[in-house]
Amino acid sequence: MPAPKSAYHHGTLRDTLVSVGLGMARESGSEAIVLREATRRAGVTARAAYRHFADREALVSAVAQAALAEMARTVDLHLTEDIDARAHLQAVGEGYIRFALDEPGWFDVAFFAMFDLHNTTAVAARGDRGRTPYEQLQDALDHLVGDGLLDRSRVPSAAVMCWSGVHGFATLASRGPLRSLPRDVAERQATELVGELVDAVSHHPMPVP
Amino acid sequence: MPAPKSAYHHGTLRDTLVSVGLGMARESGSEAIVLREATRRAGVTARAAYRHFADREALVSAVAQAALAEMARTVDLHLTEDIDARAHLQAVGEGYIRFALDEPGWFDVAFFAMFDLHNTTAVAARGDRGRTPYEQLQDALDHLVGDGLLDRSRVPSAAVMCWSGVHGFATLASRGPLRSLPRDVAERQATELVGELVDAVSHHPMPVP
DNA sequence: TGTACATCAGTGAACGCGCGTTCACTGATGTAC
DNA sequence: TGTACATCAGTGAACGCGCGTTCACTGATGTAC
Repeated sequence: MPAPKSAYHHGTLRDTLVSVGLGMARESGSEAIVLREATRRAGVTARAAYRHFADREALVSAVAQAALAEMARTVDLHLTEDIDARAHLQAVGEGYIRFALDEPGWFDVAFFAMFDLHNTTAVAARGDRGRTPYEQLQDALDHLVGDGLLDRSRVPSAAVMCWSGVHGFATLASRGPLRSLPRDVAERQATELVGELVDAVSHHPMPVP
Repeated sequence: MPAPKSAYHHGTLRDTLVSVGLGMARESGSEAIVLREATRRAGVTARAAYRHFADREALVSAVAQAALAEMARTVDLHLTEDIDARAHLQAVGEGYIRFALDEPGWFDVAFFAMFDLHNTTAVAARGDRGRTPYEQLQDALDHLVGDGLLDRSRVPSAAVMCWSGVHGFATLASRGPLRSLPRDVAERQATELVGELVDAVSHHPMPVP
């Protein structure tokens, strides 16, 4: 971000508060986002935050969108152009989990931005390719449909199944009861779990009548 | 609980605080457990709580164990003696989810008690048959092993997979982004998801070498 | 180019909040003899 | 059965905390003419 020219007319205060908020959330999740502390770190009065955010919740939600965008970038990292449909879905699932393991605090906040799935105005929650994580999952499922490995009518329930499996593992392993699994064990489990999900979802080219 | 004989020597204050805590958590989760308010509802001074709990966290954790015991009871409800191994696992998974849908607040607190999986002293977290939900899952997997549908060596990863899928769906659907799924849709999804998990786990009688 | 003025983006001090937690204390109970 | 006394389970008042949020205000900026 560009250096603020002066104390007054900071110019980028909104963005500064969001990235300071990301820093606070990174260590210990959404609860660590403290409005007063954020303004302190931005070198600004507490009152100034209210020029840009209605209240603390609005700040948290902006940080959540930024964290979700980080997640989308992590997922993008492992997507290549010429990937087959099953590997595509596998990569999305593993990316989701990898992000949760690498950035437990961000994963925690990002969850707050997942509540409005269909809010198309949430530009801030998108990765560099303009997709939210949920849309990245949809894309992978569409890819399966395109390749005849999944019936269109089964997409919604496939989405729920994949998201559930991956989100559950991410939750348990990032800051939950499984948080002290060694990293390599966690990754092996993740690969296996996602593989089973891909199988479960793509082994039914035709819906059961 | 028996009526307190007098203000002094309440007699059952610890239990009263836990069940008052369950009441507070029921509506909106663990954050709703407020020590002062709990003592107020118990008709007792705030200070009195410290006779029974080291601090607020200790109270929350006692409530969490009680909520986990409620969960175990819900799961027990759908277990019968002469059930086959796959139906057994299916019932445990569905019970877990049903509890989360029926009691989102309790499901939220109960999560705090899941952190010490191997704490055998946590008697308060057990259902009427003396099993915690995690042990109920283990029992179902052991049943599969006993019937030759799952290799013993795969039990740990099967446990992680089942728990992840079921916990993820429970999280998303109880208070998460999928919380407004109509109940019947949620239940159909749950049945399908658990079914896929049972398949994924029990289709491998022999481990891949 | 210079000035007037509306608008924008900050200031700085203060408040209420209800919480969790600590203090030294006292009333009720159970046991020993 | 009665009394002495240790122990247990409460009392009641107070504190500090740091937060989020509100007040009326002021310095900086950009635009019209």
